[in-house]
Amino acid sequence: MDKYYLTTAIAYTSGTPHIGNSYEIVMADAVARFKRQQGRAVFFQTGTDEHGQKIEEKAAAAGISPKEFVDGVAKTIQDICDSLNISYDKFIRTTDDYHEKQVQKIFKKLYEQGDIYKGAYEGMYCTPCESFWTESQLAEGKCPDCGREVQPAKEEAYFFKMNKYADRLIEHINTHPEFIQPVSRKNEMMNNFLLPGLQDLCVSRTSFKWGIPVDFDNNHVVYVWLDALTNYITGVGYDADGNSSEQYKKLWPADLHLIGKDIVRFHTIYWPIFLMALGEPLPKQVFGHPWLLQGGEKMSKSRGNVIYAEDLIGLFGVDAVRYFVLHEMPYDNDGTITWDLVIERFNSDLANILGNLVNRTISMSNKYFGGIVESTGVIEEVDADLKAVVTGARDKVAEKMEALKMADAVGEVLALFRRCNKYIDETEPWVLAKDEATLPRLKEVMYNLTESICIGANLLSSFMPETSEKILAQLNSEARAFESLAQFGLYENGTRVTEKPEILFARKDTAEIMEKVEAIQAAQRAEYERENGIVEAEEEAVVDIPVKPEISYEDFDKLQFRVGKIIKCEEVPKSKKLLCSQVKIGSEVRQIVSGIKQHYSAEEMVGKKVMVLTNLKPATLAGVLSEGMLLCAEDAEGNLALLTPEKEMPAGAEIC
RNA sequence: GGCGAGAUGGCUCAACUGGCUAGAGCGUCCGGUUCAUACCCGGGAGGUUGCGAGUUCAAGUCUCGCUCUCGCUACCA
Repeated sequence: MDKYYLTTAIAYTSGTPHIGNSYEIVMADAVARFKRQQGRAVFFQTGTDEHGQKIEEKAAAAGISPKEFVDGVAKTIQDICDSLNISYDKFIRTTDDYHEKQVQKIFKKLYEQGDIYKGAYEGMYCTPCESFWTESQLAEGKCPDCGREVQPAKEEAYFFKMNKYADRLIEHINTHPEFIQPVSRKNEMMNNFLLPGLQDLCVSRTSFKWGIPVDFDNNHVVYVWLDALTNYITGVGYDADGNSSEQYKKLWPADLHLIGKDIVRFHTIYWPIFLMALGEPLPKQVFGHPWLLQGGEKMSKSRGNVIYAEDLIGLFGVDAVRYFVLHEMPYDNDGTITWDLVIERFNSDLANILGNLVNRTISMSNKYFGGIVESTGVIEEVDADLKAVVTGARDKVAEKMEALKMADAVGEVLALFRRCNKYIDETEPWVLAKDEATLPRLKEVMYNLTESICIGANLLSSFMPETSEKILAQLNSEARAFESLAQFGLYENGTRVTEKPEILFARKDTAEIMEKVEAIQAAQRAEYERENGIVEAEEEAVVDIPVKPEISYEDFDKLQFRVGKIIKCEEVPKSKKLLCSQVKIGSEVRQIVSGIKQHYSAEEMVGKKVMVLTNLKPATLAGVLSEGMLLCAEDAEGNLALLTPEKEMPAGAEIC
């Protein structure tokens, strides 16, 4: 049997993922189920990424060991998977012992063959991002990725020779257009990283302990990405010593890595290069899916607008949630999720078109024929189109699935059900029921409907497995082989359908749902406030940042701050963030460049008296000389406010 | 600033290598129907496909310029 190995990214266990993260696993599950239905020997792996400094710190804050911490989160994540009815074959955790062992072996192997070498890393380190930055890369002395504080750090470290494999990778990408999907992502990788030339990647850390130790050099732990990415091979039995399992030999290379667009870089540059170094073939395809955004905004707990899978499932049920994320997600642009949209989709597609169709059909069978469904062969012209649509659906769905166009695929199934509703209108069963002479025709109509719904339910099984089963159960039928889904008339003659059809999707009242949503959001904000130690009485927000090491008075005394008056200010050309100010300090005028264009216009800067660090070493920014630094306060959102003296003070006054 | 993607009726999105009066769904309006979860079916209105040129027998689709949005990336004293 033709194998199909697909994976999702493994979830980082630093917190509970929201529905935006859950999209990926639902999509992967739909693909896995569909391939299985098509007869492929599917292996579907997902899991959790459990190492790193961030987790070490979160655990410390919670007063438990890192392992205890990740055990808890991994459990939550696995529960979410299960509640979404995810049919994974393997749930790997990077703290699993076989994984850790292999990562050590892989590291050693790469070191021994010279791809990894020992060097030293010096620079500023951002803990949450686990990234080193050079001074010049910093954003106002902060991490350019997340904007948080960085600490100076120097470590002995191991580096991977990326460039050694760059040409081969470029060649591979160029000759395999399907490798990176969608194409816009491929362009980004080529233009921003590969073509300008890769830098050697630091693949070890000494600044924290919660990682897989480098076994021949105990001060070091393996870089999280090298640790995480290799899950795709260790999970199926890869062995760096050449004793890989039969399963590995059968499954690798993976057919599809399904990941978020934010980590395309790791999967299409670092990962292939690691594999090349190991002498293993590259995965066939990496698909960087877009995000699901809450009404165009990012989800955040403080706004109380995070939508969790759990809440959605509670309100609408698993399959409705699955349907929604699959239906609403476009191919390469970000999708939108709002409560209104979910309710609308639920009512119109699931309750009205699908649920009601099943319900009315079964009701009629019971009403007219005591639930017995029978083909009488009294065919009419209108039947042909129904049958054509129904039997043609399978291949249409398959085609869309092949291209990973989830929304279109699920749309094809819905189109089948729409066609059934139309068929009822065309044949008017209630009219046929009035005349004894047309009863055979009525039987045929009911049979056609039942059979159509059966095929539709079969095609639905990848997307909405529970609903698919429920429908088939109500029709007293069973799942069919994929091959026969393009064939009409396999519903067994004389079958009795259920007497009392259960409502599949009860219509939701918008006001009622929104009331519950309000409650959920209020609870979320309350939880956020509790977690962040915000007292209810305190209206004002506060900002907490990592505390820097204590300094001596002498250290402080080295700095000189003075009041400066901005007498002229203009935008720095070719720059998004920079303003260039002429600042009067005493009788001197200095030129200072600041990254505050997004917060202050050049005009409003003029005339302000501001706090200036005057003895900072001059530097050139975007080609413009800057002799000092304007001091600003920054809130959690990154908004800046210049510091000005609280009473009128002359330009040049010392701040001490 | 560099690179890339996108801009289509009120909303969410389609339209393969340029080819018939630019399509769906939702919403809206009108009509039909009653088996069913106030549901279903049909029909109408609604788009100079961001703006301006050009190539072509033919352009949403190709070329150039402009505006705006987004992504990646650089700069961020």
